[in-house]
Amino acid sequence: MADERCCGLDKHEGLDDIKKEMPDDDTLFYLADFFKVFGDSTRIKIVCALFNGEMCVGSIAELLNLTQSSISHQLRVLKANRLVKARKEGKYAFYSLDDIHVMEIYKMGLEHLKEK
Amino acid sequence: MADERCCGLDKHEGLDDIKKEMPDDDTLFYLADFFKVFGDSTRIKIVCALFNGEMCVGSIAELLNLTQSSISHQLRVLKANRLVKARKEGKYAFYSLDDIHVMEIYKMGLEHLKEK
DNA sequence: CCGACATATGAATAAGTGTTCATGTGTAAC
DNA sequence: GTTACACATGAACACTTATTCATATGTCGG
Repeated sequence: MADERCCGLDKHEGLDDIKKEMPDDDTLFYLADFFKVFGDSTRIKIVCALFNGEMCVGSIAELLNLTQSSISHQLRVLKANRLVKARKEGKYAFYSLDDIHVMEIYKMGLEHLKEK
Repeated sequence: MADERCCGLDKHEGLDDIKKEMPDDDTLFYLADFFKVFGDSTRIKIVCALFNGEMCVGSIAELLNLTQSSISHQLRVLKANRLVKARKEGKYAFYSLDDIHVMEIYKMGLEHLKEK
């Protein structure tokens, strides 16, 4: 497990200082959970599709060529993490993006991919 | 599977148009893979720790109170996705962040969490 | 050369996750 | 009421993944 001191030469003496500047464990845990939502191609596709505005479940399924059940399950995850919001209209459920950051994060991810 | 038409009323007639504007499947697949890297608390912690500058493996392990093996495995993933880069100095390996987007994406994730 | 140290890596195990299938809930049309 | 439709949901299964343990590689000091 963690050594008492590494790299000799006091090179990393200030570990405690660094630790103090870091967010607490819970925050980083939730942050990882938040990014995990982006880490699935089906969910990313849904997010991408909703860039054009709200859409109902069936349309998303048709657009992405996936089953309604699969889309519904993933929309649940997206909603739980407040990436999308739902609006009910009769028997339809229209979903749309719920956060500005979502688009920004998405775009930055794409930029990262392009740079190479 | 996907119905021929949903939501009646031509409400989502332009599915093909939406599809044309979306990145191709491969891109979205890689994008999801990229975000998946952020979706682990150990890796997020490593990224967070490296905000203060380069660090060797042992120090990271000590800082995060995790095993050297675990850190090394995750650094491999981070490096493969070009989130960090490595610099060898004798028997030490110093890692540092490799992309500006990484910090931006990280910060936006935190902002999203705060807004609630 | 040899032992101590820093790091990398392969195999194995346990935990987490996405899709499918079947079914439940609720709404609209007849 | 009954049928058809849109969506939600639970269970099961296959698949992925993170950690641990053991070990390999490589460097430095003596």
